[in-house]
Amino acid sequence: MRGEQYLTKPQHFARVYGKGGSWASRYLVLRAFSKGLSLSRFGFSISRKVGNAVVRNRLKRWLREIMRAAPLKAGYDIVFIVRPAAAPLGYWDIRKGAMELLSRSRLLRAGRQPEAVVNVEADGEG
RNA sequence: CAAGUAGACCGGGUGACCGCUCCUUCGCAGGAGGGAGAGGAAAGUCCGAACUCCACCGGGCAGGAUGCUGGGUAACACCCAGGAGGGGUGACCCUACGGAAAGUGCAACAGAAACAUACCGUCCCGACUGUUGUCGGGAUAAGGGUGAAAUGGCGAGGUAAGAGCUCACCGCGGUCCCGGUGACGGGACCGGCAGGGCAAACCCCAUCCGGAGCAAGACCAAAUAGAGGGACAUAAGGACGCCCGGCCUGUCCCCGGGUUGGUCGCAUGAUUCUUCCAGUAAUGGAAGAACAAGAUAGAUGGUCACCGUCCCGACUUUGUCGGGAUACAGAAUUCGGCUUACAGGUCUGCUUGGCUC
RNA sequence: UGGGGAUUCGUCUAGCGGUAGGACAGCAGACUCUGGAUCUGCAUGGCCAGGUUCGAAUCCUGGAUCCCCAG
Repeated sequence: MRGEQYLTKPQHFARVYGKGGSWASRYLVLRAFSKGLSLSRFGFSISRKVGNAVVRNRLKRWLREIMRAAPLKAGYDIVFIVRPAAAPLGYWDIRKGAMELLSRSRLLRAGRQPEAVVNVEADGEG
């Protein structure tokens, strides 16, 4: 994931929050907005209430890894907001929650079912 | 063996695949190969510095910091060694540890009194009374009681009763001598107790301190609109505040407009390791070797396999199998410290107690 | 990066070395046929750890949490 794939400016986040859709679970909130370009951009919003610097940085790395591996449709600005309840979870719980939100928002590419997402072992061995 | 005490250290390991950041080699380019990639606290931001800017220099006030002595250091509120006081059977530990015979203040309640004071008492004399006291005058600080604290302690002499009133020992103060760089220690003589606590109350004394901070600051590129308004030439400003002297300068405030890109600063440094020398030590010196993260919303992540440590359960023990756990915590200009957090573990010195030889 | 402030009962607050007070809320009683209102009484507290002092919410040191300001 390269630098141009990050959402950096506050205006970018404001546009996603203002115009995009919203899907939420107990641990994560997904905001997404189609801007019609070929490149997708990602942002991760993790409050200081979630935990200390180690916890927040780890969650951000996990989400970045999940986004790298996920079969996403192109051309979206996607923002993940982490809720404080997600702090004690492990990588696979976060991945399961994130993929569930992505499938609910229909951001995954056609031909892949949510069951395929849960079946992560096949992905790792390939 | 158990308990304790002081110090030093580790902070899971190996391999494979997919990713991230930087450096480097090759290539016109897409890209390919190679190398490096979090800590003992990176943390809190509590001190001290380096570095950079604020044209500049000096003096005073205010303010702040430190506070036994000697040493180390670029510097420090840090470190080492020592002294004194306190705690512990001991190894050892703790200490904001200058000044209360400069001044101002504070001490609730209790108590007679918390600065000069006699409540209960003790003793002497006189009067009245009549054998027990009352009243008046005086002496006294030994005893009681209050309190956190009561005007040196204890013993003997002494006395009407007492009292450093006198004496011995201890404490305190002073002078001299000796040892030590010094804090201080030891000894002799003298004084004869002269009120005590609090300075993390104000304060006094000694020493030190200009301010801001890498978003410091320098450069490149791009973009835009300064004939804007106000204050002041006996002025204003000169980077916390006030005053003074020199020196410098068209200076300050308000309103409006542009940029939110890149490069440097920025990784060779009070650096790290080894050996030797000086020093009780902190530390310093010399020689040799090494180069060891550098992001910019912020790189160190994911998966798999095997092993290590600890805990739990099952099986008949050595052991095997299954499950779980593996801390605190993430570099952001850089160093020296301090403080705080930390699963589990290793090593060394010493002390006390028990057992055995 | 630099600076400032706060923490006292369940909640909001006062007290600047000497028994921690008030309001609302809570509980009990009185009043009432019952409830409300009113009256009386009760219980409940110093963010944490050390230190100075005879004595600390107050003074000092270290830490924790929260809030605010400037660039």
